Amino acid sequence: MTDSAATPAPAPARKLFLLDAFALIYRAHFAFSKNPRVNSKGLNTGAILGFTNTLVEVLQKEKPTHIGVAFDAAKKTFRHEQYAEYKAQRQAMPEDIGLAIPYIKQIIKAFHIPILMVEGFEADDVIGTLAGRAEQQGFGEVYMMTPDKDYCQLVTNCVKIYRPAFMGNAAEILDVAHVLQRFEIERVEQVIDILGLQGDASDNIPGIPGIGEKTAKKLIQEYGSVEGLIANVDKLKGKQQQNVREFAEQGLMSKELATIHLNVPIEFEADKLVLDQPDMEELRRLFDELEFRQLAARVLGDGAASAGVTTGDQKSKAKSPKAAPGQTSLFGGGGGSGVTHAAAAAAAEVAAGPRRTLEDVAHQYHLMDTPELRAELLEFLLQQTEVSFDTETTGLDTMTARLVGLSFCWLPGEAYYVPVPQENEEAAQALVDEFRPFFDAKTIVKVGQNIKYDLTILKHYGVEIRGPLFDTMLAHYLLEPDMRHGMDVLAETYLHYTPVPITALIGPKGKNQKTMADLPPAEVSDYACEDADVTLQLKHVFEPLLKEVGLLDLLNEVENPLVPVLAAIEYEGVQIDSVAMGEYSAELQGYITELEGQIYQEAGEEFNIGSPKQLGEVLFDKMDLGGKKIKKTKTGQYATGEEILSQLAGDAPIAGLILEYRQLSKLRSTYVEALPQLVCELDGRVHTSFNQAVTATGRLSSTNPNLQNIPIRTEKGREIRKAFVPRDAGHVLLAADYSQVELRIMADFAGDKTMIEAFRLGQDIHTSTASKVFKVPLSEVDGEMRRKAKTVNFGIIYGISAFGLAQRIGIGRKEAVEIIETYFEEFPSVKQYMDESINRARELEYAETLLGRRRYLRDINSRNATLRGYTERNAINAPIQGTAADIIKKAMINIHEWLVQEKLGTRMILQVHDELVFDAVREEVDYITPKIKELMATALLLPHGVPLEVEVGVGENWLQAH
DNA sequence: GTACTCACG
DNA sequence: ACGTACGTGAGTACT
Repeated sequence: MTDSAATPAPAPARKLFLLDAFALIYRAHFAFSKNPRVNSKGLNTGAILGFTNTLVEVLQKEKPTHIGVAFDAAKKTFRHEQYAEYKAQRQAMPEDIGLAIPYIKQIIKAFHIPILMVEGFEADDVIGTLAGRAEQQGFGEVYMMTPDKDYCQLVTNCVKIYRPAFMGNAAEILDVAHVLQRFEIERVEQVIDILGLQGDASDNIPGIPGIGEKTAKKLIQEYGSVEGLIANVDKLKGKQQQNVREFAEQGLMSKELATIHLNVPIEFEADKLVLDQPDMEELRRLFDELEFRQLAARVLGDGAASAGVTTGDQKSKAKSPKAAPGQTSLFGGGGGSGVTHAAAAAAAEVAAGPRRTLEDVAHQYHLMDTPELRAELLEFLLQQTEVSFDTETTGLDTMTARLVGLSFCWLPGEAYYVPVPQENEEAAQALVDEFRPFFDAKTIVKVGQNIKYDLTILKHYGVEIRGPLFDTMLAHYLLEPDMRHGMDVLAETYLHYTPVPITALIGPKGKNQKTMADLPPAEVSDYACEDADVTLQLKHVFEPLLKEVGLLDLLNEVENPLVPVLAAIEYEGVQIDSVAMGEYSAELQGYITELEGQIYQEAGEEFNIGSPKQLGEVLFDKMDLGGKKIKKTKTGQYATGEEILSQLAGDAPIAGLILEYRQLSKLRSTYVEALPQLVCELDGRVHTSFNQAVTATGRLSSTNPNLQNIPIRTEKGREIRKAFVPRDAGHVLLAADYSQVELRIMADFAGDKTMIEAFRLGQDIHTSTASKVFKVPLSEVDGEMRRKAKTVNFGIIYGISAFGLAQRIGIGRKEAVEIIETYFEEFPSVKQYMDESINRARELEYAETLLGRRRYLRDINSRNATLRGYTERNAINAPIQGTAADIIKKAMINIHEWLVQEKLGTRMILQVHDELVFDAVREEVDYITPKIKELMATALLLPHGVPLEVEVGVGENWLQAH
């Protein structure tokens, strides 16, 4: 009767919320792990923001009368005394979380919410105990706020689990019925039996081997409890009976560990948990420091957001008629009522809430489905300087997808959708042709998200887009190269907006998934318009950000212009000689079968050689090979990789046979069998896709199929390249390779006189290195020395370590140390350059290429030595590998442009990091060879003037072209 | 879906 | 005291 005595109206029902802090913090942290939020001081604020959002949301939506936040005690708990291994599996708390905790505690204190913590107990025990006592004291509603399923055992008619809204899922309240249904049990207490049987990997609760979720449910239904199961162990069969017998003790202990204890020594004092007014000043200070502008606006309601919100937010806010009024607060501006103003909440939701959607935001999306409307649209389009557009199609495979609609946007919040007739090809073509003037307009910047896709689709309708492109996916790739760049996450992160998921239209993945063509245009319209709208808004956010960090030129001069080049390469495809592939497949299969027989004979039994598990057992258990050098993988299996088997091959013939078997199976399944299946029915060629936004360094990658890893290093592998052929007798394949680009880049960046001189003189760089490192005249360098020097040279680029070098050359570690020392004595500026690279990265927390491409190295100052070492090697490698990528990208753009301008028939068909492959018209070869060399060699000039060299080969197939 | 192995630069 | 060369993609086995 403390909190409501003064109120004349009947006392509101008492409603208690108990939060499990660590569980919520961990969840928030990992929710942001794909796209971490970092403030300007470099603090990762994901966990803090996520936790605070959850807290604010519950205060706002659920209006508790009482609330408390429970933390695990820092020290060991009674569970550790019961079971030493308890939570032993669990990794140390991530650094970011450790740093976040003090802030979270300050925020909780600023809200005037008590922190509950009892030495020797975990948060769940504390919460369980308090929840029980609250119920006894007549609280009608008690909510345990946690994502952790262990709490299910505590649920009663009054005590429920509140799982906060998460990743688009609404908040969920779990009551007794839910728990019984979820675990398929009759009484809530049986939750412990289920957990005890199945164990919990994350807490290192062992459970009983062989019993997972399904079996646990079945057994508890049958026998009621762990004890019941053990008593009836006779009724079980086979392995299961054996396991239950053998691990009965462990099962009982697991049950005990899973049990939340309700006798924690803590008083339940209701009046201490009463929800109070927060300390607004303190909250403001904290949110300021953390740079939580949206949250500040939402909680403090004082327009704090307007000062520093992102462009995107400004714009969408401006266009919303429901924008936040000036003086409103979640807490009623100190009036003491603690009641939320509905209008303020709604406004906050729209203006700054984390999950605005189509329904919250004012927009004008138009369906343009008559000739008149389309004509009007086109007229407007042609007056613009910048338009984002998007294509809707029947699928993701560019070769077979048909166009379903086009959407356009040039003002945020306002977009237009043009459905494409589906009756026949002619009608669709006619519609596309209507918009040809727009696609042709050289003055209009075309904005898109992954615009290569749209370019390719339109190519099938004979449209070649002209004018500058701006791809928001690539813009973000430059800003944050090692993150994901899908439109939905970008909208969430930068616009605080959740687009309609495509599955809302075409249904979940599966064989009954619809396509856009199955839906009436009116249903597609909003979705399509939204995509164009969001894309334009993202552009407006990214462009100033890129400018700020000096990446806009790289985007506009390299990445964006490369898009049509890649589209052309992919569209062109590569001719594959499927007949030759078929023959080779049979040949390989012959060898494989023979090897299989020999392996079984050696092993004395038949087994699946392709299964690392079975193979390991045969080699190391049955045959007892390897002696004391047996290695295990991190999951406890025997390691059977190439390194291991090669060592074994000396004394066990089976190891060599397996290596050969592996090699041939790989060749057959990954290349010889797979490639012919990917030949496109329409043109008989293979079309890879080059991904421009995957690698952390700026390289391209190739998928479906990957044509950047076609074998070349071994005799039998190389054979596969013979099946990569020109399109017809009038063509040949021409391959142009940069020779030693990465080493040249390193020599240049380091300004190393010795190495630069070697390159200038056109010497073999590995021989030259060998002569220095082994201190012999050039003429006395033998093959072995050259091989070692070559490995050293690669090692340098990768951020060498003695261990790694020793491993690779097969020498002792001491010898490796000596080689490295000599190397650095001979090439002192290389050593200096490497040190500088690391120091610079420590300062900036990123590394950059010649064109300013960045790779963020946020772990370079980590206290974790392994992680730091890895990041330091990246600091050395990223600028080198990335600059090589910059160079070949520039070359591709220039060559493509030249081929088009000269109206040549030769086509670029592949890029393999330092190599370009062309399907060349025979008669053009002599003309294009020197020009291609020149364009590649001069694509970018290195600062110290180290020349780039290009080797060109021509042949009737890819192998011959080398 | 993850682990392992191996193809390329 | 620790774990170790940089960057990718794909096929297979197994849970």
